[in-house]
Amino acid sequence: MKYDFAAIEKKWQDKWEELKPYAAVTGSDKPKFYGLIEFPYPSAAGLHVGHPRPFTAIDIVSRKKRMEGYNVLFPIGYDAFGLPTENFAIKNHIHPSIVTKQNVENFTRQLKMLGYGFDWDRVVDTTDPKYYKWTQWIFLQLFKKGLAYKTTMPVNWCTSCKCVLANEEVVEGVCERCGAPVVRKEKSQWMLGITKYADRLIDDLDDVDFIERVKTQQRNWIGRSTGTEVTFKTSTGDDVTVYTTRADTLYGVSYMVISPEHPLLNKWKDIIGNWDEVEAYKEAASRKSDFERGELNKDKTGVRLQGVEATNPANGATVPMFVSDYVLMGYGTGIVMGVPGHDQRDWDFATKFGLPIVEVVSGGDVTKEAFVAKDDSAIMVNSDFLNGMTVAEAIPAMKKYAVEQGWGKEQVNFKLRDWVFSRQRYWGEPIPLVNCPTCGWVPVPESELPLVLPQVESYEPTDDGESPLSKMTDWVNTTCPCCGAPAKRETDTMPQWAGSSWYFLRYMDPHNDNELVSKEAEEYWGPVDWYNGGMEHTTLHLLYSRFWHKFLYDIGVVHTKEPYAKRTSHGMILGKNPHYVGFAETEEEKQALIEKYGSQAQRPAVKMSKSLGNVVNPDDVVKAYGADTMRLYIMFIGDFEKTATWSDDAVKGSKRFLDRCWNLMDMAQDSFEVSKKNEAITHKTIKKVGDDIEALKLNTAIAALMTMVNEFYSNGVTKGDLEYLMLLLSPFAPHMVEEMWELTGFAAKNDGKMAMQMDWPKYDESKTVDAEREMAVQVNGKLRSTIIVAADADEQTIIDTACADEKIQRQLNGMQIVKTIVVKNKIINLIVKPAK
RNA sequence: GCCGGUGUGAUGGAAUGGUAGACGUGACGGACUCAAAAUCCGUUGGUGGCGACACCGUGAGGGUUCGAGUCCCUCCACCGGCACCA
Repeated sequence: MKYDFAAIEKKWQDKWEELKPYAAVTGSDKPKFYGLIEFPYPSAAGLHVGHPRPFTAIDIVSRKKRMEGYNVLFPIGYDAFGLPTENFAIKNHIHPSIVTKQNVENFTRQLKMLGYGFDWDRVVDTTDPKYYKWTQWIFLQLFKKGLAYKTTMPVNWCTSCKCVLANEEVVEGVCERCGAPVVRKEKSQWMLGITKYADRLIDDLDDVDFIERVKTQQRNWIGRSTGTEVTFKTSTGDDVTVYTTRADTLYGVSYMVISPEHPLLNKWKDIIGNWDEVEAYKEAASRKSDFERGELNKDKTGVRLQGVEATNPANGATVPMFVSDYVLMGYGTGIVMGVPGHDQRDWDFATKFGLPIVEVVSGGDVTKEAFVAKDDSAIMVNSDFLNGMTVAEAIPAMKKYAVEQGWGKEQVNFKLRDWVFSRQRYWGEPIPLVNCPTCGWVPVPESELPLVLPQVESYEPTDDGESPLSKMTDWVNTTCPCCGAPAKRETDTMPQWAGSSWYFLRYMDPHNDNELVSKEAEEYWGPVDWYNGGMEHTTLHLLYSRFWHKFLYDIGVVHTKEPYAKRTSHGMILGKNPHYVGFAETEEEKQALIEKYGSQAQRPAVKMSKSLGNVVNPDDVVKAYGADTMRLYIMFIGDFEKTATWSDDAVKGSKRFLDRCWNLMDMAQDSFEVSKKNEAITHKTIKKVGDDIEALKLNTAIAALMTMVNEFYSNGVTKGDLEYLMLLLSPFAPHMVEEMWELTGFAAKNDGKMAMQMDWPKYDESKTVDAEREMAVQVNGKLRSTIIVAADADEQTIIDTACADEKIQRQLNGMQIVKTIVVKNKIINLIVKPAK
């Protein structure tokens, strides 16, 4: 009988649609398991082959959990607001909501095609007013607690399109679309106070099971550092405070620098002797794009403030003050102390402006470059009472002294900035606030949520950088919910990150019109037990959603501090690079490729893209080989965490394996007993596959199943042996297994239960070991022979057997054994030296 | 520059400090076939040897160990992220 995957997959998908074996039951007595994948952005291009990698992996985990008796929640939804849809809509003159609807339908078809065990009754869509009602509700709670505030801040402004760009749209300092330079422009923006949660976002990482890479990246992104704030007196009458992590270098300060945006500069307008020059510098700095200011311009520039001097509180020395754009207004206090001896940036600046360079930590040559000690055991010099101390001792000593003297205090700083939450775009959740001339910003009453995104004729960005909604005067003009006077709605919308910051909560109770999630559902399902997603979301989505969840915890909506108990990450799927030099036949071709594509030509694999023609469409794969093959291959492709390259050839291997499984039915003896010959491999495989699924090592789990099948081919097989193969394979290739389960009579035998409804098989540790073991025998660490010994042989028997081996005899000739090392079931090492 | 990761046959990739290359592609040989495909059975790291075997081999160089792909040190290359964060 032939394995007709197309018919079989259709048959079982229809059956699942009808029977709903994947429905999650809130409040069941079974232990719960909540497996989560990052919900996709429904693009016009459809599912990419990258999507099935995490989806299949967590599907497999979820299926195994179900068989182990868990009540499983494995949901799916769509993160459908966002720029690509909006741009597609503008270009093709179709309303974004229609584009979204079409894309969601296509994604749904593709996901069902792949046989995922999603609970399709719990689908969420961030663009559904019933959903974003609660996104808006959360925003209002943030607003009420003072965590959402409006402030003027610099945004990316395209000088040619005359519009605000998201950071993602700025590529190397120029506009992604038109290539014109992008500059900073001051605009009023809604912000969320994520920095208030910075400490908790770092500290609570200790309590969750995230892969270490993710934790490190989050910690680095938040960037907590503990240092000292030191206050200097200045000749202007104002004191200035600097932040430093190197209080030990205070005796090495030879100048001060203030950021061009610092408000004190304007205050000092009349004091600064060369104000014209300073003002021109400020002006120039504001005109610079981020790119010029950061990437290109590592050259230090600046202007000395005539008539402004600061006094070093540590030694009373008077030092000049400069304005320079290498000091950022957004970090620390916007003013730094210049220690050119021990900070390379300060050294560059001091060298350029001819400022003194004082050595206060010994070990380098500060006339050549700044000495930044790798460890903190270097010794202090030229530093009064710190002399002779190590850096490690000097930092706290100086800090303590500064605090005692009243001009210093300990200070913790973060790199993390507050979250810029508004977008001047159409396709997002409207921000539910009204601006009243008398009452200020007033929330739309919760009873009026959702504040529905109005239908507009034109959703193109405006010339003045205002949201497209601002042109909808009917919608914009409203009355103040507070005093009833005429007022205007906020016309900015929320960023795409809003809807995705809490979607996992909605899955728990997706049809609830009265609450975001019911207490009962949240307490039953929360937290997410296992969340898998891409590394690219580690610093944005993951951090934002942890922040929102902590806020919801604080206001009593959820019962756990952290949303996700466990986080894993998958690698990207790349395509073959058609321009790779390795594919060139001749030397000339190679040279031509390198000339044309540069370093791109050196990479065998690159991201899939239409222009390279290396995109693989899951539809085509499923059509040619079936969904089970697709699922199996994408798991077998390699280490789940690493990037992998798609290979059309290798897909065949997975198909061949499924064929081999299928064909076993023809050769199976008609007995429901496990054959003695296959007992060891069966127990070994149950163990290996189970362990590997838990560790997400699905490639080796599949390899183990292949080994099992290979043994079945050489040992012969019974239906009883097949039962275990089917159960183990069921999470990977659910369609084919159900068909086999039925054909081999196991369905009938088990009251019509499907394989996926059976218990996950258990193994007997004692049966996973063969009666006899092969052991390697080394002489002086070099492999010389292998021996066969009984699994329960004692050490002496093993040594005797090894020494009796013919090849070992030859090695031992004329030698005496001085030491033996025996590692049970693995290896024996005989250490010998020439006999006297 | 900083942080994180990777480097293993022709190739994708396996290896709790314990027989390097599991499993899969590809290639080669055989069976079946008029033939091909499919399928099944073998072989497949390199060098030398008819052979038994011997030597070499996990980016480079050192080290620790009875034993290192794995641990430590110093480099090199590539990938990802951040980048004047005081």
